[in-house]
Amino acid sequence: MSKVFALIDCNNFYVSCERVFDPSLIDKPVVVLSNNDGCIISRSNEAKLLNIPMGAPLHLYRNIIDANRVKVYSSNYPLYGDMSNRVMTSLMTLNSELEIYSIDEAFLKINKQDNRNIECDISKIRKNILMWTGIPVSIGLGPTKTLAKIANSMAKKSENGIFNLDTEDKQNKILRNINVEDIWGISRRWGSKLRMIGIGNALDLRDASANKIRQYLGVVVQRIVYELRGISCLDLDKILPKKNIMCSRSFGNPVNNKATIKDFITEYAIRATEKVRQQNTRAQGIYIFLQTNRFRKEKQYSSGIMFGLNSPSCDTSIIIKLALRAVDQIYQSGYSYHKAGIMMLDLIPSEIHQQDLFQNTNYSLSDQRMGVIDFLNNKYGSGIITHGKIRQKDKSRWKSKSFYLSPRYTTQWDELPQVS
DNA sequence: TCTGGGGTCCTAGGACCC
DNA sequence: TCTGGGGTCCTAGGACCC
Repeated sequence: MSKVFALIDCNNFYVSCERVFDPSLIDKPVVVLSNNDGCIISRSNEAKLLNIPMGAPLHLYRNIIDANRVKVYSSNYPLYGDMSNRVMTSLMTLNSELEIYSIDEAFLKINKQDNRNIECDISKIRKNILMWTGIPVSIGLGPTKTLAKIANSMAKKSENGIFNLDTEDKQNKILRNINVEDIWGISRRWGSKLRMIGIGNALDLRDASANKIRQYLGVVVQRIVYELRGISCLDLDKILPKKNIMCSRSFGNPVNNKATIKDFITEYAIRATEKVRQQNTRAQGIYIFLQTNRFRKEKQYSSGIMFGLNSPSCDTSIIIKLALRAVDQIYQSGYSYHKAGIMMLDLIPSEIHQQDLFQNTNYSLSDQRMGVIDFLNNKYGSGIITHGKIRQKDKSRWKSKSFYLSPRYTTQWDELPQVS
C-alpha cells in the first residue's frame, strides 16, 4: 500500500493564537515579537503586505508599524504551547502516523486506499481544527516529505487551504517556479553553490545527476534530489528524547556584575533541568556560556566551559552548584554582558543508572524530591516552588522585555495559592 | 537605545583497537 | 631493513530547520 505525506502548517501561528482570544485583530495587521521584543517572528498576511520581513528588528520598522497601526505583541509561549497541543491532538483523531515537527507544523503519513478520497478526509480535518481550536491551517500533500512541503506553500495561496502535488504533470509545472533556496533543507549557502552550476529551481535540482550532487554538496542534498523525484528518503521522525537541551536568554539591559549573572544562570539551570526531567532523562555534562552584545561597538568577550558529571543527573541543586562554579571560572569583570545560557549535554534515559566509582549517588531520594517540585509547579503554576538561591530584588531591571504581552488566556490561574 | 531561542544531522580528522 | 588495514568512537565545525 502506498503512502502519502501531508504537511499541516498553522497559518501565521502566533498571530492566529492572539486572534483566537481577541477577534478584533482579525483582518488587521498584527505582528508578534521574539523574546525581549527584539525581532518580528510572526506576521499576519496584512503585515506581510506592508513588506515587514520575517526576523526583522522591531526598531527598524517602527515607522511602518506606527503609520499603519500594526498591532504588536510580545511572544506568549504558554499560550502558543497550549494552542499547539490542541491542534496536534486534533490531528491524532485521523489515526495516521504523526510527527510533530515544530510548534506549528506536523507531518502525517497516510495510507492510500483506492476507495478513499484523501483530500476529502484532509479537508474535513482542516475544518475541524478551525472549529475546535480557532486556528487556520494549510495542508500540503505529496509522495515525499519534501514534495509535501512544497505543496504546503501552494496550499497557502489556494482557496481551500489544501494542495496535492500528486501527479507528474503538476510536479513539472510547480517545481519550475520554486527557487532552489526555497526548497526545504536548502538555504542561502547551498542555494548559491547550486546556482553556480546552473541549478536555479526545484525542477533543475530534481533532474540533476544525483551522484554529482552528492560529490558536490554531500548526501543531505542528494537525498533532496530523490525526494523531489518522488522517491521517499526522509521518513517520519520518531519522537525520541532530545540529546541536548538548552536554556538561554539575552538580558533586557546589559549586566556587569557576577551576582546578577549567577541569578540568571540559576534560573536557566532550573528551567533546563525541568525539561530534562520532563523527557525522563539525565545529563552527563553541562555547558555554560556568557556573551557580550556583538551588535555594540564595545569590548567584546564570549566564553563557555563544559563540565562532565561523574554520575548522570537531573537534580536541580546539583546542576545549579556546578553551573555557578562554571560562572566563577569564565566570568571576567569589566564587560557588559548581554546573554548567558546553559546546555544540558548527552542526555540519557533515567533508567540507566551509571554509578560513580567514588561516590554513591542516591537517585531515588533525589528523584523523589524533584518529583514533588515538578508536581507542585505543574499543578499550581510554574515557579510556585523554587530553589532558594534566587534573589528577587532588582531582578526586573534585567529581565527580558515584554511590553506587549497578552494574557495567558488558556493557562493562567486566577489566584495562585500561597506557598512559603 | 532597540538585533530570538531553541534544535538536528553530516563530515573530516585524530585517537585508539585488533 | 621491512612497519597493514579496517573498524569504532569522539570532537569540532559547518550546514540546515522552525
